Amino acid sequence: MLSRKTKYGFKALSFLARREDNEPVQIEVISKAENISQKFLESILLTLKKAGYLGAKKGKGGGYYLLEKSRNTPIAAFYRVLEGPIAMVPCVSLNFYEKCEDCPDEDLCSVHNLMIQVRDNTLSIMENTSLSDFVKNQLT
Amino acid sequence: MLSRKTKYGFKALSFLARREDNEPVQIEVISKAENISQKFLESILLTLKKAGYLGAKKGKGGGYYLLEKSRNTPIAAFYRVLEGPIAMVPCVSLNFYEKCEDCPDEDLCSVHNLMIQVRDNTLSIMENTSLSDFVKNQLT
DNA sequence: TATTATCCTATCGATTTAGTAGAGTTTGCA
DNA sequence: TGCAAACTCTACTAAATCGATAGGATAATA
Repeated sequence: MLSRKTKYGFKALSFLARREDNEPVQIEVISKAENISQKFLESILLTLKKAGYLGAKKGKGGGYYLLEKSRNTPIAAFYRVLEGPIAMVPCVSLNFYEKCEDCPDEDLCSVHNLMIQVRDNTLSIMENTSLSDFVKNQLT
Repeated sequence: MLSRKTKYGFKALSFLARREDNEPVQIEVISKAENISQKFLESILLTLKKAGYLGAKKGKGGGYYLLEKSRNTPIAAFYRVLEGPIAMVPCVSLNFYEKCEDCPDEDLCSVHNLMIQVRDNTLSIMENTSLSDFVKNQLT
């Protein structure tokens, strides 16, 4: 299941993408518009900024804004920053690979092979959807 | 990410499916073969039994065995018993639906619509894979 | 310099996860 | 009948994670 962190992050990104101008928006505005706890959202936006997807401006008239490149960044990238691996088991993760200590042979493991299929399908969606798709389809 | 409970459950089911005879197998045998903590596996197998997928026999020569129908039961069913909803958010779950309290309109929600796609793709895999497929492909 | 708004660290309660302990119950067999 | 084998059930626990809150530090603006 998706954590609230990721869900809120997606909604905040979607909110910022819907504004054509990339003017800074205060955390408070986003949190009220999307019904998100302000302090929690604060830490989420900071994470996205540190990851290089958002810009921020301090002081009056400040806030967070979408960096231009983020409009066409696949959702998969945001997901990895907020939630972690897209794969359901570390042994099929492309970006966070880890061997299972209990499994002698990955190629013969039923779970491994099933989860590769799931990963590939999920990836194909998340790599081919961007914030601009959300805007295009009027999604909030 | 998949919990160990689900992963272990899948491996135990796969183990039982590989035996053509549906003779009872002791927990200890499965736990050693698959490198799973015996007591933990105990509770997992009990869950699967209560859900109607495994049979059990007490006393000498007892153990757990696969019910015949379970061979062709889709993995999705086992997943729901062990892990819960397949959907990544409750508002797109078919079997565990819940409305998001923060979301005014599901049809316009970017997260909702994205997760419907993910769910449908994951479902198509999990509904079309069974234990007999594992056996067929020699997967442990 | 006062105000505004992000940045950062620390903490917290509740829940979940991955087990462990141990007694109870049923079955097979001598 | 009685013992041993093996599942059944309840309860407990340590550790991690989640969702959130508190409060001060820092930077930008007027």
